[in-house]
Amino acid sequence: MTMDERQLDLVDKVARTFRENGFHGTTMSIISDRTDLGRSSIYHHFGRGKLEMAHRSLESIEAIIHSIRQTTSSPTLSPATKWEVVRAMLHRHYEGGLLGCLLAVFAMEEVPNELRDQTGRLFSAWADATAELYRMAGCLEMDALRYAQRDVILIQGALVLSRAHGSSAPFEEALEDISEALELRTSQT
Amino acid sequence: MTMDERQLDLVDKVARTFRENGFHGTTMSIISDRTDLGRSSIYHHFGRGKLEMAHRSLESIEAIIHSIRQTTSSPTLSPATKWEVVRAMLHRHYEGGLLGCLLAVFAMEEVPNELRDQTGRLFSAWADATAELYRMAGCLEMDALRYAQRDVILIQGALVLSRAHGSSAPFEEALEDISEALELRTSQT
DNA sequence: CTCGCTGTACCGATCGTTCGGTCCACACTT
DNA sequence: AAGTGTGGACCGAACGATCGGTACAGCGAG
Repeated sequence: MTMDERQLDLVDKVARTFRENGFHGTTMSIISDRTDLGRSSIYHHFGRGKLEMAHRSLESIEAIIHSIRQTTSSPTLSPATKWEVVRAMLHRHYEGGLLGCLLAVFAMEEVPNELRDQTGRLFSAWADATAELYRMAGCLEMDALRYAQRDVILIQGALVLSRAHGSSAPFEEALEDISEALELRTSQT
Repeated sequence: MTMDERQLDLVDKVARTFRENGFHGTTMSIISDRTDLGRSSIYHHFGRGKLEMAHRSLESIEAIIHSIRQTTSSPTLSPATKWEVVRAMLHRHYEGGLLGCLLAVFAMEEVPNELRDQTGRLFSAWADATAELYRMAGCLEMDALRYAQRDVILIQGALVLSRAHGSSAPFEEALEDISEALELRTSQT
């Protein structure tokens, strides 16, 4: 494993821990267990400690949003195909709805302002990347953003219920609902 | 203030603290500050400590769900009126979307199993209480439950985004969306 | 030998919790 | 009315454990 791969793997494990335990629920001991790193070794990889781990975790989410945008802004793919690609990404990222959302976790807890601001920006970026799909499908700018925000809300709400019930059903249904809504929204007359 | 009023006031303050800070983010020191009680005095009111505080907070949510059901199962009120009442209750409880949901907070974090189970049950009870509105409006049982679950999901997702952006807009819009959807769903032919 | 990385040992602070004890309103006795 | 007892409300101090974080010596690879 190269150095960069190691770094990515590390951030991935850290982000997963945050998503499962929340910010305050994530302790250095848990991180140490999950990464097979001594408690002090963690500080070699994340010099500023817990805050840097959270920051880097959010950056990995930023990367995902970026790849969503790349998909939605494709000039060749059809809206339906774009959504299928994005849907698959989301399904994989949230592991069928059984794994929580890092953004939601940080949004619901009281976290340092720097994290809170970054979380808000990423939510906006996510909605905007999704809106791009609707824009390119010919929707009005106003509608595109409204649809996208609705999609994000639906996904977040479904994730909460999936977590609460330990069942992937709400999340799966939400993805399906979005698929159906997409057909109506992008049906050109 | 009577003894019972004092207890209710105390639980209300505790529940609010959990909703703002999450389970692990809520410390006895914070509770002490919010309640103007010494750290040790807390144990006079909540003998089993943090876990009992969380439990009692969830019980206060159970009471709200109960009063939702009382509204939705009224034999005299119209569906639209019922929803206006429930909507006002929700708007008040979530303070325009700026205050998080206790159930969501406990669902997203890693909390003791006893809390997790209670949270899941309350989500089900909430959806079922809401479904009662659609049932009494003549919807099929299957549709009623689907509508209700969708409403809960929409509210939860909107709460996440409202918290993330520090704006009540997503929550207000979600409530309005539900109002509109209700008209379509309950329009008898 | 140097440098990237790791484990051991440790720090002060805070965690949730317990304990001994004070204050005071109220009831019962005399 | 005065004294005595009871119990609820509350507090400061302290507990063992764990928190996030640091210092440093050792180790293997280049």
